[in-house]
Amino acid sequence: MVKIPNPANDNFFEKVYAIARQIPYGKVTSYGAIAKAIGSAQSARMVGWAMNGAHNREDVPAHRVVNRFGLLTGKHHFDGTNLMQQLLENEGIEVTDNQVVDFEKHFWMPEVQ
DNA sequence: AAGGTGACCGGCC
DNA sequence: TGGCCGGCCACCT
Repeated sequence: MVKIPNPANDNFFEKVYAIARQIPYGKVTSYGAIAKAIGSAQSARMVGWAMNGAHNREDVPAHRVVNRFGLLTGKHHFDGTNLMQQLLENEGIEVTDNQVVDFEKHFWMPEVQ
């Protein structure tokens, strides 16, 4: 079932999107980092859920958000099996075995809103 | 209305 | 980062 959140009414989602849109080209961040930025450090799961809705929005680069180990845990939610990896590699990020190479090097820490 | 689920994280072994 | 567990909270049935 595809859930289509109402952008106007979902403040939580908007916050997540606001952060996600700021991720620079060629950089990645983690769900936990975003959760921290929106003031819910322990609710990283919600960020993941928000990313689900973010799929509808072209502005939100969900492929630049991975888990804390740099693993592409959300790749299964993209159309193709390896679309997420393709997008990242297209931005100059090496991906091997569903994992971002030199994750710390490409990591981008979002600023608290 | 209550319980299950999840694109996670931190702590522990 | 292997495995397990408790916590977190919006969303779905």
